[in-house]
Amino acid sequence: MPGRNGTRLPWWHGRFRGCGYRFTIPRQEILGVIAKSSSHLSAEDVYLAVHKVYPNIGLTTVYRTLELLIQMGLVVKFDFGDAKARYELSEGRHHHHLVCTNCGRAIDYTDFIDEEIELLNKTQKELSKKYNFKIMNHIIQFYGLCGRCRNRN
Amino acid sequence: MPGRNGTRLPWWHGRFRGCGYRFTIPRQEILGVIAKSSSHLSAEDVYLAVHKVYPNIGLTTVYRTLELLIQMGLVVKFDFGDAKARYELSEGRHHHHLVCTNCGRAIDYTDFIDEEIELLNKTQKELSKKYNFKIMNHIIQFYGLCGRCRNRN
DNA sequence: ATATCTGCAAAGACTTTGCATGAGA
DNA sequence: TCTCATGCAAAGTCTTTGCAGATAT
Repeated sequence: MPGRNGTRLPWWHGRFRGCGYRFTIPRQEILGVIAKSSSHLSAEDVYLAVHKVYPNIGLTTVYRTLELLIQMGLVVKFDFGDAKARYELSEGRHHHHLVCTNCGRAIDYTDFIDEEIELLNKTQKELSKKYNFKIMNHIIQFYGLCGRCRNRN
Repeated sequence: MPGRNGTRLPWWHGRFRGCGYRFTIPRQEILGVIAKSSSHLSAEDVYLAVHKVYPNIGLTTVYRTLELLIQMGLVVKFDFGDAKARYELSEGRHHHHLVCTNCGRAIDYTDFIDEEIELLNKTQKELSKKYNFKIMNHIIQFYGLCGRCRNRN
């Protein structure tokens, strides 16, 4: 995460234009909010955050923009099992999530990621062959109680 | 999956009674449908299947019963990323899923499960310590195109 | 100038809740 | 008998769609 948004603005702009899209204020703000946040935001989280700086924003635009960003490969969508999708910038290193089933927060982790990737590659290769399945993606998620929620019980 | 439902009926009955619940016809049929099915059923799938043999069934009862079965540990709930939950009998060996992003079908796989479990245990141990996180559960899922959908494109 | 974007309102998909009726032990 | 379970209808939550007006280039 080098520098502030300012640094990435021209890059983003170029990326949009390159795909034939306009780089509008709402889109800029939505991307900015996701980039700035360290946590995994729901569509409503994004909406509320953008709303502070650009009150005209509509929830519809947030959903549409998020979908666009996913298609452009700038954002990844996650499901933490609580019925609402979470969004995260797709730059940064490969990682997985530790999800608290009590408060819904998620922690990124990268421990053992190399071993994990090795195993995944092996599995992937085998499964592709065995089931004639073209694997595009994977998720690994641990569910449990985070430290905070653990103490409250 | 040994034998037919008949074999498990008394066992299920006892399990319900032991938890202080009644083993009603709807509950019996819902459990039977899930046990009989080799695939991963949505609430509506269960509803439709039960409806054939017990037309009075209501979708509400299906949802409530599924929730109950999960609490009793007889059923596990999955999310394949398509906004509707899937349910599966929790007996049987540990496995993960290969999910087709086109048709939504899922394949169970158990390949490399031992290596996987070893890695998961290690990761789990480390993460519990590092983040003071009490891990209860995990999921691993591969997403891609199944053989059938692959040929159609 | 004009095709794309936006926001509102309404609709859609899945799931949950309230409540009077019905059924198991 | 008497509590627990059921089904209907209505409400709730998250997300998508239709459309007229606004905007970037």
